[in-house]
Amino acid sequence: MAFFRDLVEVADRVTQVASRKEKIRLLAEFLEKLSPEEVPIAARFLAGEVFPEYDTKELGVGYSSLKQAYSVVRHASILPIAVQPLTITEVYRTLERIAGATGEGSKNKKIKLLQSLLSRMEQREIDFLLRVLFGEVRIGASKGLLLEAASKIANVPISDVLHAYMVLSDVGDVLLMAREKPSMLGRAELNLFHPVKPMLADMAYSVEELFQEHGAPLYLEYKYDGIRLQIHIDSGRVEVFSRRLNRITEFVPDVVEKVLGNVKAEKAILDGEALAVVDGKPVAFQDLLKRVRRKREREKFFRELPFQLHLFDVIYINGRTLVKETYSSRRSILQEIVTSDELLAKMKIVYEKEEAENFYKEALSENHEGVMSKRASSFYKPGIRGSDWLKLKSYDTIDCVIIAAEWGHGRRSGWLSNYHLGVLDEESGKFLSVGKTFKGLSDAEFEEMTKKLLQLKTREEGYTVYVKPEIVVEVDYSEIQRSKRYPSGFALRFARIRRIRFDKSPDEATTLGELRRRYLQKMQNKELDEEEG
DNA sequence: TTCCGACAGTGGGGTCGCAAT
DNA sequence: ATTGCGACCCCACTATCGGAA
Repeated sequence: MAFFRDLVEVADRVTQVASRKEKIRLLAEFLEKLSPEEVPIAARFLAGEVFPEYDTKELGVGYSSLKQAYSVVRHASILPIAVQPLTITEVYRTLERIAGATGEGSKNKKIKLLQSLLSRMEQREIDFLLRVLFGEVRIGASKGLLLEAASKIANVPISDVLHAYMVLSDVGDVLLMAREKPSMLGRAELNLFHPVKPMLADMAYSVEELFQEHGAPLYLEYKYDGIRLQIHIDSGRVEVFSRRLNRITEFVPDVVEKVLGNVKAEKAILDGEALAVVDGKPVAFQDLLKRVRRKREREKFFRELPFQLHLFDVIYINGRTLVKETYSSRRSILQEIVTSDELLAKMKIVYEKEEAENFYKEALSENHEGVMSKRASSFYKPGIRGSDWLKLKSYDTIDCVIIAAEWGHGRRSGWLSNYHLGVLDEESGKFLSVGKTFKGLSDAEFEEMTKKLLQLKTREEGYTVYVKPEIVVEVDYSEIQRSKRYPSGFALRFARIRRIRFDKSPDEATTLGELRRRYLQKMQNKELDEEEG
């Protein structure tokens, strides 16, 4: 039986050391000593999780509830003198009770339970638990290093551990298997209706890069701006899972119907993307979101925003796991079992740069995000982001003025790290915010930017420092969205700073009118009429 | 010896459901 | 009826360590 404070102790030590090997050693050493019941719980806590990733349990406790619970405990200045330290299991059981509270009065009940937990803890334990509940333990180790620790404990290659992670989809369960049945790690079989972590893609910035990385011919696919779906089929039963492994079958009846009608396979696990299409055109992502997880007026939204399905991979078929088959052979199998081409992601094998450019342009002209390039000889690597899959997306650039900045956290503390981006509203002569970004600057640039911004400071409220609008930054973004949050009426999606333009003055920045013009241009004729009307 | 792949950390906007107000 | 919170869709980018080249 281990105490929660032992876990905190090891987390602190892991934080202290910079070496990853040493972090792994410390984690393995600790997890080896725990009881089988404690192992998965401790492993998840260290990864900033409470429940398994495939689990539907929700804590329903976030920043606000934590703050509320913590403020009461902090002011309660009664130090527990002879209180028995909490065990790891006791902490977990209370968190389960917090997750279990629903309905009227549940919020207060959750906070009460949280208070009871915190009141039995030392400051160090409180700090750690809060970080677990935020999902940001910040010990310089997370799932990746925990899986390395599993490999060390079980004394098997990391590839066996990754195989088990694919099957189990949870670090806690993997660590338990490493402890109890290490020889099973490399041999476990995929289970239908237990979701697998989807394979992810790295960014690419040009067609040349795709050729350089993957070589000719390229296997290109359209990249759709929708939601990732993993579809499990077994004898007419279909279940659908999201990228984060949530079961969302009841939200996608149209997808289920398409699969039942067009996939010839007794058992299969398919990978694809769904997007909402109206009048033959994909709707903006923010509109597609309206029907994801919707309950109210469900039928209406499902009808008005019908999903189109584009399958691009198959990782299991009729008892055979295909992750160790090449992408090109998986794609062939997929094409054999899917009877309608409409259900496939559009794909083309190209040999020349120009063909690739044309395919990319074609995808963009149909209002899709861009293209994916997939290495033909590559295996399916669940949960791994690597260069086997590359995404090439389009983006635009504008010049914004920094109108405020927020103090950073963690390794960014002491720096102004998050910048409010403004564009000039010609009518009022004021700079209006179109969103924030914390991406694109190097440490040295944060340092310099912080100094410059503090010189321009007009006032400070909480974490936010307001400044005279003088510094211009070139900002890349992937889409202009309608916004209720910002008075400008627009927000940039995926905004990041390309470079700082100390050479430019604020009056050279992009105007709101220009932004509006770009937004309307992207909206095709039909939507444009609605906006004007 | 240098290079580069995988990880961890830092945070973005929008949307819904739900409990509290 | 409205508001605020929490969960979950979509993520991009830089620094770092340690094995690959």
